Amino acid sequence: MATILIVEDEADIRELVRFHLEREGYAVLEAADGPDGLEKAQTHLPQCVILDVMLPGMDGFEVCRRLASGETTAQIPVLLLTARGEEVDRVVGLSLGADDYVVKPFSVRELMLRVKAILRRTEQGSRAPSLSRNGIVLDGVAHCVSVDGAMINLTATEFRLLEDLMRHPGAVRTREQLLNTVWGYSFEGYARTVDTHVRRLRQKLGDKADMVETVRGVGYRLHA
Amino acid sequence: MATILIVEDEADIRELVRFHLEREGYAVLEAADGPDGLEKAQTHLPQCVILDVMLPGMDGFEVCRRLASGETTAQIPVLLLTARGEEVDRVVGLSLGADDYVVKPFSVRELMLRVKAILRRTEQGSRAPSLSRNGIVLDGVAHCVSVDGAMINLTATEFRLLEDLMRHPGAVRTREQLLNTVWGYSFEGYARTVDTHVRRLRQKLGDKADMVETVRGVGYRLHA
DNA sequence: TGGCATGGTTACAATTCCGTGACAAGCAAT
DNA sequence: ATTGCTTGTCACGGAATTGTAACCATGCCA
Repeated sequence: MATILIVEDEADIRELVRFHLEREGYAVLEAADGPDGLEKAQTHLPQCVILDVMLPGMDGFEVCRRLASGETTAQIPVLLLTARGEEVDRVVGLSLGADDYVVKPFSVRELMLRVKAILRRTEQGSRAPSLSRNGIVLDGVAHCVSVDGAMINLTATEFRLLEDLMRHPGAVRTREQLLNTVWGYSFEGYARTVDTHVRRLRQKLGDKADMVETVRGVGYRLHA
Repeated sequence: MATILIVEDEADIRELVRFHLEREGYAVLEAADGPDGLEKAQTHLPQCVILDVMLPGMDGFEVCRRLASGETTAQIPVLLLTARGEEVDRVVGLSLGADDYVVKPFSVRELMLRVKAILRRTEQGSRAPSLSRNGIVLDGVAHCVSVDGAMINLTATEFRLLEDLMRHPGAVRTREQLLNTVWGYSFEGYARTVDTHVRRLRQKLGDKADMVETVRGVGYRLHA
């Protein structure tokens, strides 16, 4: 998943934020001062930088400015952490290309939501909104599926299952893989649950049912 | 290019907005209080006014009202800046003649997009940023909603909820997304609060209630 | 042909999810 | 103080969804 760099001199805040970011599934890098943060950003190219304004060595604005002027780092979104009363600073920082800011003391929950929002914004271009294969069209935005132009009504699980298969057209997906992506890693259940859902999916696909092929002894596959 | 007047008492926010506007190539005028803003608007007739609600001297609502009633200034589009809280409700509740509003703290990127959208509209002569879909018309200027021509009376929350759905026609909005945009990032509450408001909205939509579709296990969607 | 493994089919109970009504707190106007 | 409106929360109940198990069907091997 996405990598996030947090540049903050106070170790306990770093810890706190890291804990919550990792719980959300992000990979986390830490830096305790400006130069270190800048260097880690340049070498690791994280998807987002959480940047404190008050930093030893080089302050947040300077880091921000250098990130914005660097060829490879210019696209990295920055979320600034500012103390209340540093409003002037916040402006300067924002003028330098930061995407958002949170005022300290902040709510961790809110910080997480903003990070997610930033990541959603930036990955929007790369994400294919609709998948289609041989008359089956899956629209991820509208969350609906049509077969030869006719809408069919899938449940949430069936939708995710079909989505996974269509993201890997022609490739075999083992039951294990499907359980991990469709049901999530925390699911501890019977592998043959997949079979039941494949059956329900096939039923709803009507005469396109055989697009979902069985690979005996391995798993399932969307016909290429 | 276009001239834009920003009326805002906090110097740092003025700075921030000016920086970005100028980077986009606009000419920028500044005013720090209501009377000054009104006067600069009347003498310079800018193409757009960005107007803070909380102002010394004369509040943004009053400025807005006077701009709308002035012969020469009535055509100038206004974008309101408001703090989250009761003010948003007042903006939504009142018919002020504002063209759009942005809630503080705002994303600079979003503000720029809205300014551009307003200027694009006025260039083309088309004014009302009213959203309409299958007989439901949401008028962003008057902050009112009609169903098949008949006005209905929505509360502020219901209005913002419908606004979010109509800005993404056909797209599923998860409860989390709706909470973030309609209630704000700092809202820490029960996700099913959304359900209740959807229900109230549907009630008021009358026979157009099924325009707001439930996508079971995912969220809600405006019928495309 | 039989034995085994694998997947298809069906049924069902448990669970999840959503619509609904009720309610109390907060707030504005009176 | 009272009234009315808005808003967030909760509990209940019906309906859809889901995981599991049992039972069949089929393919593969000797």
